[in-house]
Amino acid sequence: MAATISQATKVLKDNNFKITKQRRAMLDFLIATGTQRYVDVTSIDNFMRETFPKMSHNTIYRNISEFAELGIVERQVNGKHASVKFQCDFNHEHHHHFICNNCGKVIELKDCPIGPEVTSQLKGCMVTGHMVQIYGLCPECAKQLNQ
Amino acid sequence: MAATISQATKVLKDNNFKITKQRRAMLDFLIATGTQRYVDVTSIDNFMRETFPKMSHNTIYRNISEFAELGIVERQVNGKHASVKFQCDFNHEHHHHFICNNCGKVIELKDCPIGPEVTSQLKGCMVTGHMVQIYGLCPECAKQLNQ
DNA sequence: TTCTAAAAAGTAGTAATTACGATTTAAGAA
DNA sequence: TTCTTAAATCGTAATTACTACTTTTTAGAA
Repeated sequence: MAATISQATKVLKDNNFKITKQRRAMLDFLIATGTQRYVDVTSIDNFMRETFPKMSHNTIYRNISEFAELGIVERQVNGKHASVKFQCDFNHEHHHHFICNNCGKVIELKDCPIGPEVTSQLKGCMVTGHMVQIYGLCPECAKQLNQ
Repeated sequence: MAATISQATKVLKDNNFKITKQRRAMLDFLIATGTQRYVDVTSIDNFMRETFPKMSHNTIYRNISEFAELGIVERQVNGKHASVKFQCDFNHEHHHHFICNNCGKVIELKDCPIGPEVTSQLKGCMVTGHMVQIYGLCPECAKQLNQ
């Protein structure tokens, strides 16, 4: 826990961003709630404005965007709700997620299923990236909802 | 072309939806522009209101939703823009897409890369679905941008 | 041609997000 | 520690995408 917040503030400092109390509170919130699941942006907005009633939306959304640019959080759009998740690793290792439809928990996939056997179908195309997500129920929710 | 519009209107009729001139115009637009690429919802809204200046947003968005429910169009959220694409096939066969980052062209993948060898990584999870998208440059754009 | 349920128009409202000038503050230098 | 200044935040308002609701129109059946 201490490691992750110092890791995140280091990224900010290294890129000449200032460590404000608002940013620190946002990181605390994201680490507490968003290391293992996606948190939607509006609930970050709500939380921050409870903590700092005078905080403007602008600041919150700007910080989220900056965190995303720096790789501190990962963005996602699910249906029509934008959400972010604190980065599990700051190395930006290529990986994909399983996402629980019930509780939002995220599990990383070990292997990436997109290899040459897939991209070779695309004759003449220049493949630059891909996205994979698997949905379902995590073990806890599966157990709970099936009994 | 004629086949696709009659196919779409048949779906509407079979489900007791009326063929209004607004819906027909929307289908025309979608077939003209959206059979091979995703078109964002706001540009459908803009187009429709140029064609029918009195048309209300409500009607446009409702029709898009109904078309999506009926499988006439396929929805997607890309970054922060909602978009739809006229269905290539009305059989709802499971498939994924390659999407060109330059022109937006869509190419269907023949094979789905998500099989048991992937989902078996997720011990205890109940897998209910997945999404796969591959990004890059289509053959035309790749050629054009590399010379 | 008439009838009626469904669709569209018209008007307004809401939620999420962004814009921008004024003010405050973090953090390095003196 | 105080000063300085660029960066960040505040405060207010605007914008964008989308939805609600009531009235009017219309497609399609009888």
